[in-house]
Amino acid sequence: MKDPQNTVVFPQVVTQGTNEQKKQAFFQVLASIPVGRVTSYGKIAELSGMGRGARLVGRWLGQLPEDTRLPWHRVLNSQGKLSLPADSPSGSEQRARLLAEGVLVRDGRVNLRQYGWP
DNA sequence: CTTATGACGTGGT
DNA sequence: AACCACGCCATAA
Repeated sequence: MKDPQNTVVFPQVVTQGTNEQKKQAFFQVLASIPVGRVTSYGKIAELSGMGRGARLVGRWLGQLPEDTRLPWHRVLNSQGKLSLPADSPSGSEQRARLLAEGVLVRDGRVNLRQYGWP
């Protein structure tokens, strides 16, 4: 996959297939997280046919270009905590973006009961 | 082919 | 709740 910049035509969610297809599915799922909602690495992995590949989701998110339009900031860990260091540039960016779209972030975490997706 | 590496998850202390 | 030890799995070396 070469274009994570929202120009890709997202296919249907796959539950099995080549790694390329899984990666495409990953982009599709990521792109479909609604504004003001959040999900976890594990959930994305599951929905993308990667089973327990939560760490892969994190790895791929980290490889997104800096100017990507995909909502990487809506991905948290299974506890609802932000995984990026709070003091890092990306960490504060994530927090700022979430707050900007109405997601309450308190002590580096979010209430999944309230903002979790799906 | 074998190891190491993660924006992780889970179960046990 | 916080920590830890393992398990996971595509990728890179």
